[in-house]
Amino acid sequence: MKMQFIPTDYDYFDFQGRNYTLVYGRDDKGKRVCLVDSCEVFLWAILNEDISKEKIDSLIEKIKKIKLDLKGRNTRVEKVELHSMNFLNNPVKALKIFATNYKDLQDIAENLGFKEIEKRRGYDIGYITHYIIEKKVEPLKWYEINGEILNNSQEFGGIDMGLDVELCLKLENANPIKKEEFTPKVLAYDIETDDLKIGKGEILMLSLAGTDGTKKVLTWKGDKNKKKPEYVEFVEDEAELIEKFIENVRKISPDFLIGYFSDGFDLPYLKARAEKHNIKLTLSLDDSQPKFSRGVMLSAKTKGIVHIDILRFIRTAYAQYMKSETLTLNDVASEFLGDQKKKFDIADNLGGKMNWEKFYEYNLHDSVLTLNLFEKFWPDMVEFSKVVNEPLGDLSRAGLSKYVESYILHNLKKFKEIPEKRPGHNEIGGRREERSVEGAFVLEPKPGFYEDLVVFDFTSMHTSIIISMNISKETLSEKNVGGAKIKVGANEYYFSKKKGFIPELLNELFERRKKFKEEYKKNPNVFTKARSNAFKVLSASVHGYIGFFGARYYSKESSASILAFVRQFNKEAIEKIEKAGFEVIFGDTDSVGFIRGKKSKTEIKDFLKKINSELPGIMEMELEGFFRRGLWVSKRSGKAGAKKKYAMIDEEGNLKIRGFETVRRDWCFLAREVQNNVINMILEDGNEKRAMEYLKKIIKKIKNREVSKGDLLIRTQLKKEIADYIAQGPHVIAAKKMKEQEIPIEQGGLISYYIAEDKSGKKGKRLVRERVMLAHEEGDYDIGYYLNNQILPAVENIFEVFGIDIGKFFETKGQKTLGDF
DNA sequence: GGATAGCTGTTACC
DNA sequence: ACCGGTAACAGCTATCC
Repeated sequence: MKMQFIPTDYDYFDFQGRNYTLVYGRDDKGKRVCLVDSCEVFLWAILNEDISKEKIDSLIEKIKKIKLDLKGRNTRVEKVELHSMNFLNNPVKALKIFATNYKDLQDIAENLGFKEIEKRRGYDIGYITHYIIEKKVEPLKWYEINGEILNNSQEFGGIDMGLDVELCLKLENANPIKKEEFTPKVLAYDIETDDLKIGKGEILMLSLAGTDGTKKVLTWKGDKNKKKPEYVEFVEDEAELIEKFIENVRKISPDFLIGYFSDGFDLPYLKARAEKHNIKLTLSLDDSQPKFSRGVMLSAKTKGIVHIDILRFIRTAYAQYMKSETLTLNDVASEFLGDQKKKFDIADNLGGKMNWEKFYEYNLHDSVLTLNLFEKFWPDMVEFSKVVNEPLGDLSRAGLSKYVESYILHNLKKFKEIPEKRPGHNEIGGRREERSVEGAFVLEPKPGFYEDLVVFDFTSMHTSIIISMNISKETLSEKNVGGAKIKVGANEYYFSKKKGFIPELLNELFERRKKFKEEYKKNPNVFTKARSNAFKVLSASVHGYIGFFGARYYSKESSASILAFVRQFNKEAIEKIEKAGFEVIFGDTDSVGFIRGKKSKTEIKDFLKKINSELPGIMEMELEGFFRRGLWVSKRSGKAGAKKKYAMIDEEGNLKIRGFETVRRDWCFLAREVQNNVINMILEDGNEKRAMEYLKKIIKKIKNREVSKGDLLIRTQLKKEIADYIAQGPHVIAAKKMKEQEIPIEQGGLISYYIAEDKSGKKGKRLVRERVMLAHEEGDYDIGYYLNNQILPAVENIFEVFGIDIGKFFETKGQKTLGDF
C-alpha cells in the first residue's frame, strides 16, 4: 500500500540474527504508523598501498571465510567488495565487508589482522545512523512510501503484534516529497513530590498538558470530598497515580512526551516509585520501560513515544544566546514565553495548612509552561534534526560537537569518504593532556572617554578562516605544498590546496545559512528564522568541534592554526587602520574599534571596502556600527586599561555595555543599577556632573538604611558540591547555612545572601564570610561593606577617567566620614 | 600582626 | 567529558618580615 509518512523515531530489533529497523512515525492523516525495514551492514578495511591484484583476491577469499559464533549469534562475512574510496582526502583502495549483524562489526574488525590491511573503519557509527545514511529515510521529513501491511506476520517473528500502532508496514520504497510543516502530537508532564531526593519521597500529584487539549492533574492528596476544578482527577494512592499516568500517555500516544529537567528528576523519580509499587513503566510503544543511561547526565529514553527533556535542548542550542541568569523553568519561561510559574511555596504550606487547590494549579501550570516551551522551540528542533539527520530523541540530549559530527557523517558519501573512527579511551586521555592552544588576541585599550567611534568586525571569523585557508585534519600536510601556511609558536603548519571535505561542508553550511537568512528577511516566520539559526549555530560550532578532544576529526594543529590566523588577521587589521591615520582604541578576537576623527561615514565605508578587497578568500570585515561616545576604564589594580570592559552609546542612544559589573550577576542589584545609571548618564551627557549628583544621593540612601534588602542580595552559583570547596568564600558559607536550615540547595543552584553588620563585638579584622546572612535572615545590612565593596568599586574607575578620585570624596575607612553626604 | 602575593572561584567576552 | 582561551576581579590563605 501507498501512503505519506514522516519518521519521528527509530529503533531496531534482531530476527534470525539479522538487524531490522523500526521507523515510528505518522501518516498524513495523523495515524500512528511503524515501518519495518532493513539495510546492508558493512565495515571498511583500508588496504596498504601497492598490493597486487592477486594478493587482494586471496585476501578477499580469506575474509569471506570469517564466521563468528559470539553472544549466542552466528555471524559471518556475507560478501566482500573492492572499492576505490577516499580516506582523509587521500585516495585509497578499500574492502567493503558485509556482515550479518551490525553488533558484530566490531568483532569482525578485530579478526581482520592481516598485514595487507592498514585500517579498519565504519563499524562504530551506530546502527540507526548507519541505517539513515544507507536508506535515506531521514527524520522529520515527509515521504511517499510503498509498503506491505503486516498483520500478525510471522516474517519478523510477529514483531508487529507487540507494537501499539495503528498500522505496521514492511517498507518497500520511500521517496521524499514536499509538504507543509508537520505538527506533532505532544504531551507535557510534571510531578510534585514531598522530597526532592529520588527514591525518598512520594509523588503527590502529576500534571499533564497536551496539544490535544489535555489538561489534567492526577492526585491522591487533598480533600477527596471537596469540590475541585474539573482538571483534577482523584486517585486512590501513589500506585494508582502512576498507573493512570501510563494509561493516559499510552491512550493519547503523543509523538513526544516532554518534561523540564525530566531526564534528571521526573522520570527517574517515577521509575523509583513504580519499582516500589511493582509497576512496569511501559511508556514505549513496544511496551518497554524507559532506558536510563548515565553520561555526564542521566538520560531517560523511550521508544515511539519519544521522551524529551526540553531543558537539555535549550542548554545546547540556546543557552549561549540567553539573557536568563539560570536555566530554571521560571527564568526560561519568562524569557521565551513572557510567562512564569505560579507562585507557590511548598515550605509555607506544610502540615495542616496545605492549600491543595493552589498546589494543583501550580502543578498544572508547570506542564503548560513546558508544553508551551516545546511548541516555541519545535521549529528549531525540527530544523536541527533535519539538517543534522539525527532523530530528535538523541539530538535533544546531544552537545554541539555531536551536531557537527553527525552533519559530517551523514554527508561523507558524496566525497566517497570512509568515516574516521571515534577516539578510544586512551586517545581521548592523551588529547586532554596536551597543552592547550593559544587563543585570540586582545588589545589593551587606552582608558578614557572618547567621541565618534567606529567598530569593524570580521564576519564569522573562525568559520571563514577554515573555509578560506582550507584548514582541517584532512588537509594538514607534512610539507609546504603551496596551500596555506602559518607559524604557531616554534612550529609551522601547512595545509593542502586540494579542498578538504570539512572546509567544503562548512562552506556549504555557510552558503545555505546566507540563503536562509535572506529567505527569513523576505518571509519572516518561526520556521525561516529557525532554519537560518540552525545553520548559523552549526557553522559557528565547527571550529569548536575540531578542537574538541572527543571528536573523530579532532586536530590540535588545525585548531591552533585557526587561532593563529585569528590573531594574525586581527593584528593586521589593527595595523592597517592605524596606518591609515586612525587611533585604535580596542580590539578583541575579531573586532577593532577606533576613533573616526575628521573622516566622514562614507569615507569610513570606502575604507572598509578597501580593507575587504585585500582580505583572502571569503574573509570579510563588516561595519558593526558608528558610536557617539565610548568609555574605557583602567584595571582596578594599576594604570593599565581593562580589557573586555567597555560601554558605548550609538547614534540612536542605544547602549552597549560589556564586562562591567552591571552585566555580572555576582554583584548586588544596587551596585549594578547604580553603575548602569552612572554609565548611562555619562554617555548621554558627555560629562560626569549628573552622575556625580546621582551617586551622592545613592550613598546617602545607603547610609540612612533606606535601601531594601532585596537590592543588596548577592547571588552566586554553587559550582561544586559544598564539601569540595577548598576556599570558604561567602557563598560557600551561605550554602552551608542553607543546608543547616534544610533549605534545598544543590550543585548548580544559585545562592542568595547579603552582608550584615558585625554585632559580635569581636576585635580585629573580620572576614566577609563571618557576616553572611541569607535573604530571609534578620539583620542590618553592613553599610561599610556595601559602600566600600560594592558601590564604590563599581563606579570609581569610571569617575577616574574624568580625573575624579571618588575614594577621596567618600572615604569611609580614613578620617573623613560619610556624614558630609 | 599586617602587608601582600598567590591561589581559588565566578563570571564575562568572543 | 560533551566549544575553550583570555580576562577581570573578590575574597581567602600562605608567607614573609
